[in-house]
Amino acid sequence: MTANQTREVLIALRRIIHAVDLHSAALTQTVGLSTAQIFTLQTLADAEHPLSAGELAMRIDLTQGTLTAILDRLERKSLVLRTRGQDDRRKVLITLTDAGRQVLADAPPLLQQNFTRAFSRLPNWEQSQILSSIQRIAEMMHAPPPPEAASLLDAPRDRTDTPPPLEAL
Amino acid sequence: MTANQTREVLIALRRIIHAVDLHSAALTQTVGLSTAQIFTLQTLADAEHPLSAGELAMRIDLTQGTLTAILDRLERKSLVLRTRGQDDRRKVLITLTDAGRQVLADAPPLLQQNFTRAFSRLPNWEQSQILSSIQRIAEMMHAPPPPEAASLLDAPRDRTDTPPPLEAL
DNA sequence: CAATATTGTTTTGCTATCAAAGTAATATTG
DNA sequence: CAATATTACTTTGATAGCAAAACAATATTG
Repeated sequence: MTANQTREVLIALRRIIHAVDLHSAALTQTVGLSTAQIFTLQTLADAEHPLSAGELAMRIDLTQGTLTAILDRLERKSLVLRTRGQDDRRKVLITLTDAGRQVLADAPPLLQQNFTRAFSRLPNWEQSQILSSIQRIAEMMHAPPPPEAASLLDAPRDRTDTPPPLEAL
Repeated sequence: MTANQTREVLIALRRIIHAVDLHSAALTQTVGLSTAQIFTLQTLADAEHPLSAGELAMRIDLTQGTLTAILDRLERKSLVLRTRGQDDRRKVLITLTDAGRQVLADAPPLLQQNFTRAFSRLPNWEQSQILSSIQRIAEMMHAPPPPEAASLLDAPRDRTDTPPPLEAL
């Protein structure tokens, strides 16, 4: 039964990823900027200090190679500026241009309005539960490689516990 | 606070998507097949009857154009066969080759073992809760365009309800 | 039955992603 | 201080994904 659940998780994830992609494509059509590009601008705007390319990549969870391409496009549109670091000239500091700030101010939400609306209507406890669930998934995926061994002794049993006391929520 | 939660959802989703991408890249390295390709093979294997390209695309939640490229690669590796439909020659029927079936039998799981292991160790109620949360997200994203109007009257209030009775779980 | 519409797939042009290799600048060490 | 290692970024070559246009075959209709 557990294997089945995992498969269902995968399917749900694929549907979500698909939806996010669709929205990104739609944004590209209407705004001329993709989700990744807007997210990049937003992260720059929120930063307390100018970010280097590598720092930025880490914050938005992308490899540097991927970010380079995104910056290329943002720079081509003059929304972002690349400057070599003064102290360390290997670094490339990224700053928002005024145009970038402007575009960002007008940018639509990064998740479909469908979702944003529906989600915002949920009672708070439910929002929290959903958020905590996907954060859980994210953690489990990024989890450190298993502490080796110990794999046979505590093999996954098909536990059928009862829910925890309410305090756990 | 709600807007904030939405942003956190987005961030968690991006981390998950990133992890899935990384795993797909790893699969490509080790097995020579990406997640999308394996998932395609699996869907073919599970089907009760030969699928047309369009039918397949729908089942794996992709556009036809995207699927065409995936099929190109699978066909190049002789894992899959394209045949024109006999009754309706517009259709392209996809069938697994023996090699395809073989490869599929040896294929590793489509989500990182980290995740699969961690998830399978969770108590059942927790697995269900997580699954239901992401299915919820998927639904909200695919939800039909809003029934128009009514947008000001039932604007999203920042409700602070208490959790529901346990029966709701 | 010929013109038009619909349906099914592929093609094209773009963005996003990754890994790995390449380049340039800084840091370390013998 | 010169050789080597490390760090920061870009380039390259794949795959995946979309929309829109092209193409090909079937269905409909006047």
